[in-house]
Amino acid sequence: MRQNKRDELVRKALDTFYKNGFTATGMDMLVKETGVSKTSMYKHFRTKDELILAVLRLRDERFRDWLYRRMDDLGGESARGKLIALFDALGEWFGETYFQGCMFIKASAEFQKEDCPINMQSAEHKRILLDYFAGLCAEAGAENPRDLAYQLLILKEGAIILAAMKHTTEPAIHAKAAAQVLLASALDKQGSAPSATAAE
Amino acid sequence: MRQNKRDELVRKALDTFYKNGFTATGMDMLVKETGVSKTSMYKHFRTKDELILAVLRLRDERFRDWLYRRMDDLGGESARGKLIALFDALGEWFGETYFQGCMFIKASAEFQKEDCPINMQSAEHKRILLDYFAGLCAEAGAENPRDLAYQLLILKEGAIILAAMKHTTEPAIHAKAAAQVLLASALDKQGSAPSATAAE
DNA sequence: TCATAGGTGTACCGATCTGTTATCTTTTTC
DNA sequence: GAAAAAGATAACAGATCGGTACACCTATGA
Repeated sequence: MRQNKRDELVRKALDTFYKNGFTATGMDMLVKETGVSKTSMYKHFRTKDELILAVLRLRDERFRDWLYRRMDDLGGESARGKLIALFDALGEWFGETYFQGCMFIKASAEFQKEDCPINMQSAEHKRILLDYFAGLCAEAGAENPRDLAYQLLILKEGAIILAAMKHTTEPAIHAKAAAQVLLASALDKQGSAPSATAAE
Repeated sequence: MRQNKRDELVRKALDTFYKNGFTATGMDMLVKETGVSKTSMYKHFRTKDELILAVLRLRDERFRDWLYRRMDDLGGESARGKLIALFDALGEWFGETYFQGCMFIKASAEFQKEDCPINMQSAEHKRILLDYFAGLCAEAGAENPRDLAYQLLILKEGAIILAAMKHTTEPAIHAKAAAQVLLASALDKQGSAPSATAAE
């Protein structure tokens, strides 16, 4: 039981920050919601910002673990299938009862200064995703894997924004349709019109 | 000088909220930054939330005025050209010295509850844009104008997110390239039917 | 000239903010 | 079983939160 209290704090703080926002959540509220005393909090983290950074690290770990697994499970063997499955996974996420948008977008919206560590860590999360997508795009045979990956990342972020704002899963479907067109255009090099009726 | 003080307050509050965030900006800070006394503020707006709603109304008006004009100016006569010009306009916006992301995304991130008026007004802004894009898509001859418009809206939102997070104009270029592919697929019908909706 | 409406300045309310401190209790470790 | 580490409790500091109360100023129009 050495580091457990610290981890428990971070886990529970994640939920509260997610639900309530970062600025709007005070340390006293965290005491109530997590059951961890303020003394302990400030023993593990010198400031609220440091706690937020730890929360974001946990969220990054959890989210990418989940996303990569869902892309593998839903996408079959091919890299292209996995990239399409990204949007099926998003649809699942959007449909969750307590879906609350992307924590990194929210963090970046509240701490937007370029040199702010919280914003930098949020940007880093997106950069890691971009690299991952780019790897799959290369595996799928794209000529410019990073450009294609960037387009897919844009679709993902845009879908998340609209899903969180309108509380609907619809954006996942539209983003998926767009992704199919982009992938067909980038990968099916044969002059003919891209067919998006490919089953998967 | 009848309503000027009220409008002046809203104009200046817009800048402060934009720079500082909504929750993190206190009424006392607004007194300092706007030069309007707190008494006057609470004479015009009963609560801080009402002031925020007024700020969002002004922002919606300003942003759409600007965007529609830039799409017209940069896009030429055709509806398709205007839709492409959307992303050139975004590039200009991203390149502004004090670009700070989309105010509605930030508002929605801080006030995310579905029934919160601030979130509802942010969603409404996006809905109006969607309608506008759909009109242009129909004019351009799309078979399913709303689906195509939704895809373009997703590209726009995703590009804004990444531009604000990474402080670069690059997303505008990638989003534009993607939009060109989507428009070509939907409008240049030669052979197979364009993909619009992915049924599941 | 005078009432009125919009504006300012300032002090104040109770609550909450981040962060600290001192004291007491529990748990771990040797 | 005792030292040491970790945690709980609670009060506190100084600032700020959203919002109110009250006295005063100033321009307008009848």
